[in-house]
Amino acid sequence: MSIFGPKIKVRFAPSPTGFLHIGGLRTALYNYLFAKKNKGSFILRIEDTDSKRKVEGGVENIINTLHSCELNYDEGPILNQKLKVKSQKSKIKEKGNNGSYIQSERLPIYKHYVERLIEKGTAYYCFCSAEKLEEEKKKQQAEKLPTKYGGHCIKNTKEDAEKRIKNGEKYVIRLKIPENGSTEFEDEVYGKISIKNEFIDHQVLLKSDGFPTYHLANVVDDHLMGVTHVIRGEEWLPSTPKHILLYEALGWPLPKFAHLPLLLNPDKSKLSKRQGDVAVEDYLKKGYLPEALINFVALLGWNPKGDQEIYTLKEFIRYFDLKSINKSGAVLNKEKLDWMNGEYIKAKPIKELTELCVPYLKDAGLVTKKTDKKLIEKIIKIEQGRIKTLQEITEGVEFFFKKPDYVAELLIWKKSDKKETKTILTTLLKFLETLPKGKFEEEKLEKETQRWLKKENINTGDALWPMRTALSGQKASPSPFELAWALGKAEALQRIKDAIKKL
RNA sequence: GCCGCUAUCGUCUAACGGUUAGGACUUCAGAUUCUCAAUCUGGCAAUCGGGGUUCGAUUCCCCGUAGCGGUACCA
Repeated sequence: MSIFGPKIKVRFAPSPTGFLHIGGLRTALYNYLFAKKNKGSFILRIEDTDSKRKVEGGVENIINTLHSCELNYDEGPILNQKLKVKSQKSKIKEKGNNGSYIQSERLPIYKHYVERLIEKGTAYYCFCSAEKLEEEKKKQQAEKLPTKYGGHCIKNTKEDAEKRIKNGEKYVIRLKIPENGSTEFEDEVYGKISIKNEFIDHQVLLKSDGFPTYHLANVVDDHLMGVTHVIRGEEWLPSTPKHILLYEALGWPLPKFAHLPLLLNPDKSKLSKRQGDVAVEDYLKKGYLPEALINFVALLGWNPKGDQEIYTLKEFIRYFDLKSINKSGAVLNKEKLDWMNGEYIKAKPIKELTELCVPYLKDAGLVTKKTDKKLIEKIIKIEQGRIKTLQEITEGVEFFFKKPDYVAELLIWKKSDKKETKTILTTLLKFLETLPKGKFEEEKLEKETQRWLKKENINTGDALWPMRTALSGQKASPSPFELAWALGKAEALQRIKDAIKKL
């Protein structure tokens, strides 16, 4: 602790029950932004206290995806690339001084604190069966009462409980909740939240399999790891009073809480896998740029004010403010993401964009190692303003690599006819043949050709439509000059010759 | 059922209690043009309802309505 108070520390604490999804990305981002803004630190903690729901490779996916999006954390599990060991666990190392950042590896710690609560009398053993609890709940619902555990096992003496445990009876440990009064806190986003204690359930802290529940593990770790601000999804808002009671029972100071509005499906329900794509990895695979994804997700539920739409991560850090986060959920607007991704693609330097696109072209079988690098770069330059995702680079570029099949009708402009087209294309070919290779660059070529058309008194449409379709074989395509430039003089002239034969 | 949260164009959002309620995406029209895309110009489109408070409510308060979240030995 310094004279400026404790260092700001936040955490992103996902459970590895699948792949990192777009909502998790935003939570991670806001945590990251808040940490950077305040010169604090950002930690990653894996909350895998439900062994049933653990997904193989989930931890790696989270780490890799965060890394792809450049949301680097200061503490947390890291992948040990050098150790090529089969088991996931041994591939993961720690970065930071708090022991493991994976909760399943911290079990003794939770056990220690839950025992302390038992000693203090703020937690108790519970032996009630699932059936009994179910029955109780039904009864409460029928009577329009809040559903919660009735606290039957509170009256068990410690000695009695220990005897039953020795006899092998299954048990859980629950938190005692005060019967009266209410629990209140000031949320950084939602403001004052107050819940009457009579509505708070006696939360299970330790499950019968010896694992802690989220509530226990979360509170213990946040405290032990020095977390000052808990920034998490709004779905946690209703259980925050339980956490506060837990902090109090353990005699620990409270962190600040900031709950984030939910990300929603188009039907306004909580974002889920069932409705469209939510895995960040899938977006990345389709060719959404990490910067675009970050930009998009940052503006869902928060806004730096003003009319700007495109921001760098640095700008986001500069402008970020927990207090200006919205309170209502946000539906993902896919069209806007596409537009934004297109903007990022347009802003990319060609060399860089080419490198990003080549894997997609290879996957589609359009290019190989032997393909001319220059040709690929030219194609990328032409397509840059047209594609919304990297994946789209594979659409409608086949003709660059393969001679098109012509149909005579395609070659004729709407205001022209077959005979005229043939004549014009033939004279155009002669003209192009006379042009030196150096003039075969899109802008120069356009200038020269336009000048020639004027001189010959030929309508641009009469000449350029056939020229373009001869080069591409497509109704819709980039301009004839771009195409000729990309294909090169020899190939371009050959295609025009082939086209003339069809007329 | 119970508890909680929320409410501005279709969507994301802006608006010290005073604005012709602004911007972006989408969409439509026009310009440009050999086609597509891009670009430029313009248009359509919103304060959930009812009460207060106030000279004046999108903004503050209450009620209603709707939506969502929670209600697990899931997180």
